[in-house]
Amino acid sequence: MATMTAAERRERGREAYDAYLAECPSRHVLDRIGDKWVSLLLVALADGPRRYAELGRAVAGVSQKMLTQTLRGLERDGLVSRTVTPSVPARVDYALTPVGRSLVDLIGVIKVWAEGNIAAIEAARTEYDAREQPPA
Amino acid sequence: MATMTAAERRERGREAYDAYLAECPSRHVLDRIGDKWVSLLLVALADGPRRYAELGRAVAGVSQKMLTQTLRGLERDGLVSRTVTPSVPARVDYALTPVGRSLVDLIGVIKVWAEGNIAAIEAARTEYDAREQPPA
DNA sequence: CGGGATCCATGAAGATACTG
DNA sequence: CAGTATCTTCATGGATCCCG
Repeated sequence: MATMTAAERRERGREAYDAYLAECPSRHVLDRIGDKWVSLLLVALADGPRRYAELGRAVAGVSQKMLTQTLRGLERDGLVSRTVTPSVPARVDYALTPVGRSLVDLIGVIKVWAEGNIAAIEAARTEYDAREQPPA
Repeated sequence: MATMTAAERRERGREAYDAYLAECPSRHVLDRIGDKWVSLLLVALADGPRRYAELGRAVAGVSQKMLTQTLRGLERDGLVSRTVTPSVPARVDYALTPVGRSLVDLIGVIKVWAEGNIAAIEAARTEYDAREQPPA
């Protein structure tokens, strides 16, 4: 059993950790905005309500599946609202909710930080790569 | 060829998109902080320098591979510094760089937003789930 | 102690086809 | 128009073994 101790300990740690993470608000938010399409969709909605197909074109490159899936997730979290107008060709509009709009603001803050520090980051990256792999 | 148009258009869009994303500073930052271990490691380092094994224990649940990999990425981006002390049992200390510290601050901002809005989000989520799946 | 290298399972993203 | 359902592919994380 002694040889299992290390693995066991890690698993114990992971369990406790998962539980901890599950109730960590930051985690949820981080997971959301870390999603490739969430931020893009959110800023696409920043200008105003958009229809399903409009979002598909605005984000260009997203598959129907991911578009729907992401939208559903955002709707579930109360970040966007979904309004169905049962006309002949059904019409569905998506819009930011107040909370969603405030999240867009937060993304704006992140964007500002990113633009202010990207130069330093890329410089560090270039230097790092140059140091580790001098010749061919 | 007419039947390929849709797929082609999407692929064209995706190519242009990837190029666009590649030079979008926000994307890099979002990808970084979206990483499960990055934020955890960063806050673990907020209190001061830590050794490799200390970080492993502090974050509890991370595998050696991810710990090393994440640390390397952060080092490459100039967010953490790596100091090797070639004593008998080698000693390696990791610490936040100024840029890294400022990123921790940004994470702090995100945390504040998260804690301020998690209630609304969870409420929306509960309501959504209740609406879509009333009985069993 | 602090990793590097390798193999493998899993889950997410994408393409495709079909429906109300 | 606005999805849903299914299949396949592929990247990511994790476990393990080994080395300086």
